[in-house]
Order: sequence, then C-alpha cells, then structure tokens
Amino acid sequence: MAKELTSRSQDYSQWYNDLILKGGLADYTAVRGCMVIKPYGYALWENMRDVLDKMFKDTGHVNAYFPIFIPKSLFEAEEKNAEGFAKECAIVTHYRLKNDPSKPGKLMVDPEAKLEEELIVRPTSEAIIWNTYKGWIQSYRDLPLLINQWANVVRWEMRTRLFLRTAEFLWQEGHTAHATKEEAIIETEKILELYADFAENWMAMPVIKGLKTANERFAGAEETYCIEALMQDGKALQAGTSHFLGQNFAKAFDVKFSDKENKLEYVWATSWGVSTRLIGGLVMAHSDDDGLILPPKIAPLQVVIIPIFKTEDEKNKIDIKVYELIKEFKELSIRVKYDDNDNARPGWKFAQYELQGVPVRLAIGVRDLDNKVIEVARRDTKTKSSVELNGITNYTKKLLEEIQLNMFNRAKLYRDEHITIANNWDEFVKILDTKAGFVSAHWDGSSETENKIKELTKATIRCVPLNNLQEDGKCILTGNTSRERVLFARAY
RNA sequence: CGGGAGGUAGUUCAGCCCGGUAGAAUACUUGGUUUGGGACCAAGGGGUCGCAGGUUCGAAUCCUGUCCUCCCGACCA
Repeated sequence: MAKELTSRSQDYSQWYNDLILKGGLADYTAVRGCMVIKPYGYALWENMRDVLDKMFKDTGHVNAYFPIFIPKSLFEAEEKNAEGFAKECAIVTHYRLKNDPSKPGKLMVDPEAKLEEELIVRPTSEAIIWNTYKGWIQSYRDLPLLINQWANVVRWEMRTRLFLRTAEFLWQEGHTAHATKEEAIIETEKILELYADFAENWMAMPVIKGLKTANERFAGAEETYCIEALMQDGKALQAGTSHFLGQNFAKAFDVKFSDKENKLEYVWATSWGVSTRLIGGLVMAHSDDDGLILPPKIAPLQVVIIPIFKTEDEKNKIDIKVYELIKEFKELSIRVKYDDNDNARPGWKFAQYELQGVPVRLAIGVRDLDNKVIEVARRDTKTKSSVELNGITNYTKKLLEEIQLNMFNRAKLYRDEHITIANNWDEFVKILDTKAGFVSAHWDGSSETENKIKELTKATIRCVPLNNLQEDGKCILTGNTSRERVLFARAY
C-alpha cells in the first residue's frame, strides 16, 4: 500500500531511481536510454533554465538556434573534437520508409532513399555553429559574438542513468567568438563563475571550481574549466564545464577577421554548457529516504497548503482563510498550491508532497483557526511547529530563505568533511575504499600516472582547483616531484 | 558490447519447476462511513500473459528465435 522508498544505505542506484520516479520528475520510456521528463520535473528544469537564461542575458549573451543535424563532413572538420565524440554518435543514413513487401502492414527502410552524405545527430554543436560563424564574422566590429542555444543533444552511451546520462538530454550550450586570447579566457572564466553561482546560490549545491587535466579535457579544447559537486554516496559529479577552445575551431572552419590594422586573424573561441544532469545532481545532493528535497529558489512548488476538515461547513471556513493566504503568497511571488482535493486524505498528501520535495507544507484545520495558528512543516529538517496565523506569509518567506541556506550549509558541511588529504599510496587507496569523497593528493602531472591510478582505483582527477595552494610534495604513485595537490574521486 | 535479473491488470508483483477456467495487493468506478501522518466496508470494471514461430487435443507455463527494460562491468568528450 505505502509507496516504500528504497533506503539510501540499501542500494544507492535503486534509491536514486525511486526518488525520481516516485517524486514525479521523470519516467522510463520505450526508447533505449531515454527518459520522459514529466510535468513536475520539467517545471523544475524551466525554473533552472529561466534563472540561467537571465544570467546569460545579463552578461551580454543572446539566444539562437542551430540545426540538430550536422553533415558528416562538417562534423569531422575539427579532428580532435570529432574523434572524441565518434564512438557515441547517432547517424541518419536514410530519409524514407516504405511498405515491406514480405511483411504486410510493416515498414522497412527504403534502400533507394539513402542519403548521399550521412547526417550526425548533434552530440554537441561546435561544428555546425562554427561553420555558420564563418559567414557572420569578417571584422573586429563583429566581435565578440556571444551566443547561447537551448537544445537537445544525443550521445549514444553504452550505459544510461536517469538525468545523469541519458541518450538524449536537454542543455544549453554557449559558443562565443573573440578578437583576443585574453578576452576569450576571461569569458571562459566568467561563465565558470556564473555556473558556480547558480549551483551554489540557486541549487544549494556546493561546487569546486577547477581545471581539467589533459586526459579529461573536452575534445578540441585548449583548457577545460569545470565545477565539481559531491553526491551523498561519495562520488563526484561534473556539474558544468566551460571550455577555452583557442583557435582550434576557427582554424578548422576558417573563421578569420580583420583587426584594426586590417590584418587577418583567426578568432578565439569558448564553449560552455550545463544540462538536465544538474537535476540528477540536485536529487543526489539533497534527498533523503522520504523523498526529494528541492531548494526553495527553484522548486516548482514552494509551499503547499493542506486543509483538514470533517464537514463542508468546516471546509468553507478554512477556504476563506486560505484564499486570503494564497493572495498574500502570490503578492510575495511565492509559488503556492492549495490542495483541497477531497479524494486524498491529509496523511496521504503529507507523504506525497514529501516525495516531491516541496520545501514548506502548511496544514490548517478548524482547531487551528480557533487558536489563530497554522501547522508549518519544513521538508529539509522534517520538523513541524505551530505558528501564529497573523503574519504567516512573511514568516514563510523567511523560512524559505532559511531552508535554502540550510540546505546549502548542510551539503557544504558534508562536502568539506569528504575532502580528505592523502600523503601516500596506502592512505589514498584506503580513503577511496572506506570513506569516498574527494581525495586531495600530489600527482606528478603526467597522463601515464593519471591513467595508471584510474586503472588501479577507478578514481580520476576531478580537477585541479583554481587558486590552488602551491606546495612541494611527491606524487602518491610514482614519488616524482609535484607542485600542488589535485582532487581525485570516483565519479559519475 | 560482456555478465546478471526481468517483461502477466494503470502500478508493484504471484502463478511457470510439474501444460488444463487469468490471480493478489494497490490504483480506478459506485454507494456508505471517514478525514490532525499513506482510512474502512461493500459492490463493480479492467489483462490477445513483450513479439514471432514451434511442440501439444490444449501453452502465461515446454522449445527456438527476436525485441525491450533494469542492475553490474567496459565506455563516458
């Protein structure tokens, strides 16, 4: 009868899937590796999208839209980028079906409708965008070009997980062109700051800003900046990336501009993106065994009001008060729902909204009306209290802010407690196996060492933190000299 | 792509070994009692048992093929 949720400690994967399915965010579909984002999950994504979109626009970016199909010849123009994505591309080879003569009522691919050139379903849009930019950029006066697109992309992953790695996912990808290297790097870093700001202040998910090593770098980038978050099972999640692309794409697509001295130069590029994967991060960073816990600032519903009554007469009295409250909530721009559906009983509703992670629940009955109070339950701590009705909307507004802050502090405390220093190989292995989380350790800077460590422990270098403390040390694997520590972790 | 589990009512699953009327819980509909943490009683509707072949008088059950999903691994810019 009850919708039991798998406990976090039982099986983390099952717990995670349950949270998403029972919390009403998404559902499996008949399509391999894809998911349906349900209205509640999509409302969450819309809130996140709106905030990010405003942040992009406030920093001078504009939106545009480019095709989902990329001709193979364009796709392969930037060789490293193409090679990096080659193994996970969906490819359109035909454009027509026809009736299958051997199976009545069934269809088959029409062999006569083979495309002369295959189309790649975009796994990322650098190729089509830079091919377009070539026609848009002639002079330094055309720069910088600061464009973002909200789109879907397809990456044919072997193994998928709801939100974290689906065959198709929604994201935004920014693609900018600049006159100088310095300006492009500033843009890359500016976006990284923006992502970190969003993750921490809106999603209440603390992140570490850093640089990827050569191994983990985006294919075709000179430098990849990232934000890394920590999940409750001790695994790291790459939550967003911002790439300095140098002149790689400008050269591959021949995008040149005349500078003030009328000299032809290749432009400098950046690209950056965050995706619906952030929702997976949100789920794993905050939820508990009773369901989702969504941060108030982006929660589709911030407050739910549940009436408790026996008779129609009682219901009417409660209604009058609640309509007043709803009006006040709306004036405060608080997303509120009055669930007076008589089909479900209060206890069922309580459980349901906990599964959905609604930050604040208000329950009101005639008893409360008589005492001029209301029951306030907060999702993050699962505590309940009786609060005076007078001024309840302002009280709730402050409470939402407090919940937002509390969620961030709690996640940050957990994250900080799970950054462990390892000074030698034995410590390193022991921490990975017993404690998980980030391990801060010296590394000699070579790809060979990084690969070897990954082979031995499955841990990868998540990032070299920005503004990292410089200290001399010895690589935990090779003993070679090292100038700074890097963060290792097992990751999603 | 390798290993494992699975596909039967809207959902979660039992039945399958040992072939013989299609089951439970929950959800849904109706009526009644209820309502401060996932209510109760009664009645009712709902499934070509993933798909395609085969064996058989007879297949959810046995055999072959095939598709799909989930988990673990490999892969993951």
